[in-house]
Amino acid sequence: MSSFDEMDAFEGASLSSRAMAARPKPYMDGLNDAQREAVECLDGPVLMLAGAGTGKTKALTTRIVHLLSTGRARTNEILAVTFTNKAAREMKERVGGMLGQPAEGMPWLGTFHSICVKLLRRHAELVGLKTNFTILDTDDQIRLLKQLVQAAGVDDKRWPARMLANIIDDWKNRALVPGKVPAGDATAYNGRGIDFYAQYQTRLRELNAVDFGDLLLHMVTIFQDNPDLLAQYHRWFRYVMVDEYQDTNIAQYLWLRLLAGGHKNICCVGDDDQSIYGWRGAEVGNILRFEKDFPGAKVVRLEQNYRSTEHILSAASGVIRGNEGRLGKELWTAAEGGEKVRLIGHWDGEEEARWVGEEIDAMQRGTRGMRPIGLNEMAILVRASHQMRAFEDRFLTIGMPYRVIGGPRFYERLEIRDAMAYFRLVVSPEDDLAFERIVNTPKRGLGDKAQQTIQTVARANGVSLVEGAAIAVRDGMIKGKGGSALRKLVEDLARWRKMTQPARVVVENDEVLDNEAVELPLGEPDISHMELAEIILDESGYTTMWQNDKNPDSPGRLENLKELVKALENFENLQGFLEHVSLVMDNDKQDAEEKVSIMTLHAAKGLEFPAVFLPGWEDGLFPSQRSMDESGLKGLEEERRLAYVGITRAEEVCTISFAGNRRVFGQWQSQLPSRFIDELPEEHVEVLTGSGGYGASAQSAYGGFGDAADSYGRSSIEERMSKADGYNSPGWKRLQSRSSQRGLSQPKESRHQTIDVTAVSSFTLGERVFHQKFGYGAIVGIEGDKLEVDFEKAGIKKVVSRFVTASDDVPF
DNA sequence: CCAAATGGTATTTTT
DNA sequence: TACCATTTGG
Repeated sequence: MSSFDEMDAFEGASLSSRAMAARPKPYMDGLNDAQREAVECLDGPVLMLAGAGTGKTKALTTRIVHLLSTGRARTNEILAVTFTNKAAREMKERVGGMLGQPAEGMPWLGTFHSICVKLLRRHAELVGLKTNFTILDTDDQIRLLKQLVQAAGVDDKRWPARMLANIIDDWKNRALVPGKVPAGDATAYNGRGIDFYAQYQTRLRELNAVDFGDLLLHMVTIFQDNPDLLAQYHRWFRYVMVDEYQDTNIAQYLWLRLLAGGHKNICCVGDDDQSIYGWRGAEVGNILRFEKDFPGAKVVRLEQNYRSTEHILSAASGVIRGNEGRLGKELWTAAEGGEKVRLIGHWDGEEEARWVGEEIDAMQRGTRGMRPIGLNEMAILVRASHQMRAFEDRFLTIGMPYRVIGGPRFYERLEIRDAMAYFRLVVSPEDDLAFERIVNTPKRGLGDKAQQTIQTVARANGVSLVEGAAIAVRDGMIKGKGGSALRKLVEDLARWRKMTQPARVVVENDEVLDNEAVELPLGEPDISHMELAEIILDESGYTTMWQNDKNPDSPGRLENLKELVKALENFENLQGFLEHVSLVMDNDKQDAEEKVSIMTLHAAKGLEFPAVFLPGWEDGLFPSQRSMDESGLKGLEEERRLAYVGITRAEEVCTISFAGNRRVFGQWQSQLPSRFIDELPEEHVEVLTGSGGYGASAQSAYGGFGDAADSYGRSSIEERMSKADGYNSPGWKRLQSRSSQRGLSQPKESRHQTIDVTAVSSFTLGERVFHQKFGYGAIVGIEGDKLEVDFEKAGIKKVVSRFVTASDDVPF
């Protein structure tokens, strides 16, 4: 059908391409007009503005298939970039599925980082690296920085290495090499930031290592400095596609612009309304500027939503409308009816968790006037991970099965990183960071002094730490138990290393030769890399160390080690494994059990659930105070996008809730409903009056700080004002009487608050104070237990009073 | 070399 | 409050 248009467009083209274009395109079936437009628009810059749930992955994958089946490009000529491995995998699978053949042949479909590794391995020498460079993760990075900082005699208590790491990451995200850091940033890290950055980069080069940021930064540098090489890639990658464009940082943006610079065949997919990673360097500006960056760009909007009910979409739209400078997009759905967004207020966080538990149970059984919804189809999305605790506690006591998504990753665990350090050292003995990590793990009696000696010897001889250790042992510089343990370690490492290669090669005449004397070793190593891994962990004493450890979590660690060895199965050798572990290992092991998911709003991006709970919608928590303090309106808008993301995760039921009281840092605080609640369009919201028919709370139904109806119906500005009056305000009185009436899960005692008030009142306006992080400043405002302080260095900040101490120091 | 005490801190997280 | 990392003291 559509092939007629195609033929038209191709008139004058070669017979073969006309015939190609005229082939039926079953893969186009089921696309809506916008999607089809995005798929068919192959040449020149295209911005696909894809709202939540509008089928962007479908459009994107179909576009790839279209490129391939029209013969516009071959698989290796398409560069398709995603942020996560999960997204890359999904696209590979879908493209493969549509083509009806293995998608093996999409070598350049991957994450920014994995693609950059591939490229950088080819051109490493252009930035002074060897092709077998190692990739450091955040942990290594910080340890390295800490060494530099301490060596420079800087107090790493006051100036933590982690802070420096963040600063450097930030520069790398902005594609700034040490020489290009703007003068305005010179004060960073007590004025030594740039200096340490330069030192760090030098050290990385010495170690033949890169961090995550370098992967992109180096490639940008290489492309900028080598136009011929870049031109080669222009010819190679004829079509460029990017997913989640709103999440790109400046380095990624430059990288893309360089790569697409020739033909301009770049298709960026994204949604400015879902940009929630500004805090880690993402620039919404990239997507907002697209049409300027790529003049003549075609903009396609995907606005038909296939995920949520109309009420949910309208509620989400209502909230996001509060943001300025959007590209503009209105989601709609063909589906009618459905539940309104449900809103409920609770007395405190515990009651909120209890209510959600009951509600989940009711919904699961279908006693809420809706279809029964399985636990797998429900999710609780929180702003900050500490909010999960209340739910976990509650679910544990009522036996509600749940799973927490996100959290620490498998390969970030201590034992996994230790094990990998051993592997790294076996694969590349010059990996000093790995050596440092495991010299004394398990304990070998090699304390600071012994390690100093090794360092000195290695430096004096200009060799790696392993070799330095070997020399130190040989010369008897390390005595006693430590010395013999170190000798064993050095010998073991050499021995294990030999095992990675065939020890002996059988030559034609049946003569057995030592491998090292032979130029071309044939055949396989004598043992598999999995066996080798086990040998390493066993013989090093690492496994034993955990077996003897009586901590309750050590059995778990041993399990993880087993899992690690099992994971090796999928790789050809240790080297290949190590590469993947640093870039690719996501472990969302899916278990079959029906469970409610608990995760952060950030982790929920890209997911969808029939029923979604959004608890903790309280000002300060969500939107997060810190975000607003640090980034002002920009921060607030990002929080609002987070709200948008949260609501649009829901397909059928979306329940928003807040609590009037919550423990914050161990102190009870009264909370005000989130300002985002007031932004929900009333006609799409149903205010629940609680009364779940559950025991004690029945009479207090929607107890809490102001009835849900109250705080919603009335402008909660009023509520805020009464809060601002302090604890003697009518609002507080009402709260108190209510709490005595309830007796259940109220804030521990109002005395706590009283104490607080006293503490707060010990500060006076104009008083000079000291803050660990921000230094000295003067109080310019007092609000509850929060102080507004004008810091000499850091400017005006809102801080919690207990982080501040009175200071009688006189400036200078 | 280990356990206990101390102190500082307090989003969001992928690669 | 609760967690972490580091330091201290035995």
